[in-house]
Amino acid sequence: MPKQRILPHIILGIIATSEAEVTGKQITDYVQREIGEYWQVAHSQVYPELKRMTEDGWIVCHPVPNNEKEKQYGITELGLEMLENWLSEPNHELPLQKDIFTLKLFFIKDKDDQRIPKLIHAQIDLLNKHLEHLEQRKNNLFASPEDMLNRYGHYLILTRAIARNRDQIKWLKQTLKMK
Amino acid sequence: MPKQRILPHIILGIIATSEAEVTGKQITDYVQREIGEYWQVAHSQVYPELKRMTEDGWIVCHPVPNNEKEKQYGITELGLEMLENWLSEPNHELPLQKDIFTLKLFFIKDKDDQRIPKLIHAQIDLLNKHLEHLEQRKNNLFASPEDMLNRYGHYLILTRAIARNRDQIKWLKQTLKMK
DNA sequence: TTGGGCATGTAAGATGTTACATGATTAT
DNA sequence: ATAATCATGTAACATCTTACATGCCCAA
Repeated sequence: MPKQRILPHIILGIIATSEAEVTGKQITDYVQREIGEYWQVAHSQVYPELKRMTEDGWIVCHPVPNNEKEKQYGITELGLEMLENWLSEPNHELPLQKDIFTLKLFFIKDKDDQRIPKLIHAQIDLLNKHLEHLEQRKNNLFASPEDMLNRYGHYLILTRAIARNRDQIKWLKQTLKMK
Repeated sequence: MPKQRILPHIILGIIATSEAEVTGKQITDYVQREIGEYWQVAHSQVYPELKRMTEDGWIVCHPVPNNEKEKQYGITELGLEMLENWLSEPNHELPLQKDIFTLKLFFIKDKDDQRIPKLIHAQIDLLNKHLEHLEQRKNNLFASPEDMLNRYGHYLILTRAIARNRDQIKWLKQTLKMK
C-alpha cells in the first residue's frame, strides 16, 4: 500500500471549509498561520500540487475576474469524496517531531554543564514568541462562544496547542531551577 | 548561511557518548529506540552519512575483528570539536511536528460528528502502545539514582516524553467525554 | 508611467522513503 | 550443507527547501 499523501488532503480540507473559492497564496498562508503547529508547507509545494489536483479532477480552477494574475480553486464532487474518506479513516501513525533543542539536551551528559541554561533560555524565548501568536489567533477567531461550535476542530487543536506550549515553558523553567 | 545538517551531529553524539566504537546498525537502532520521539532516521540514510563523515575526517572506520561484514566507527578530534560547537550553539527553530491525527480533527467542523470518537480511540491506542515502550526504556535505563546523574540529558527528555504522552492521552479521554 | 511589491511559478539541490541487492553469519 | 537471518549498501522515487524568474497590480 503506497503511503498516503497528506498535502492534497490538507488543500481539500481548506477549500471545502472556506466560504468562497480560494487562491494558492491564501492556501499557503492559511496552512502556515492556522496549522503550522501540525504541518509545514512552502508555497513552492502548493502550486504544483494545485495543478496536479486539478488534472486529477479533485478541484477546479477559475480565473479571478478582473485579475490576470490570480486563480481561484473550488472543490469537486470527487474531491469532496476523497476528503470525506480521508477524514473517516483513523490513522495509524504517531505524530512525528523534529526537535533540535531536545536533541542537544539529550547529548549533554553532565547535569551541571554550563551550556544547559543557555540552551533552555533560548528555547523559552522562542516558545514565548510562538505562544503569543497562538493566543492572538485564539482571541481573533474565537471571540464569541458560537465560534467555538462552528469550528470545533479548530478550537480544539488551538486550545490544545496553547496548553502544550505553556506546559513546555513551565517545564523548561522548572528544569532551570533544578540546577 | 546554509542550513545545519542534523544527522551527522546526531551520529557524532552517539559515537562520542558510547563506551566503545559502534556500527552503522547500532547507530540506526539507537536513534530509533532512544530518540525516535525527537528525530527519525532510516538505515539507508545512515550508511551514506557514515561514508561522508569518514571522508570529511569527522569519524574513523575500523573493520570488526573476525567479522568481514561489520565496521566500527570512532570519533576524531575534529569530530569532537564539531559536536561540542553544535551543542554549545542554542538553536533558533521551534520543534516541528507532523501530526495527521490532529489535522483530521482540525478539519471536522461539527462538534457531534460521528467520526471524532473513532479517530480519538485509535489515537489513544497508538499512544498507549508508545507510552509502554517509553516506560520500559525508563525502567531499563534508570533503575538506580546514579544512572540519572550519569545520563542527565537522556533522563530529562525521557521523563518529559512520558509526561507529554500521558498528558495527551488524558486530554483525548477528556475530549471524548465532552460529547 | 514607472517602480516596487506581490502572486504565481520553476529549477536545482538536499533530504527522506521504500524497495531491492549482496554477501556474511548463524541456525538447523 | 543448506536455509534463514542479518548488516551493509544501492537505487529509484518522493518530498522538501531555497533561490530565482516572471509578469501583473497598485501607488507615487
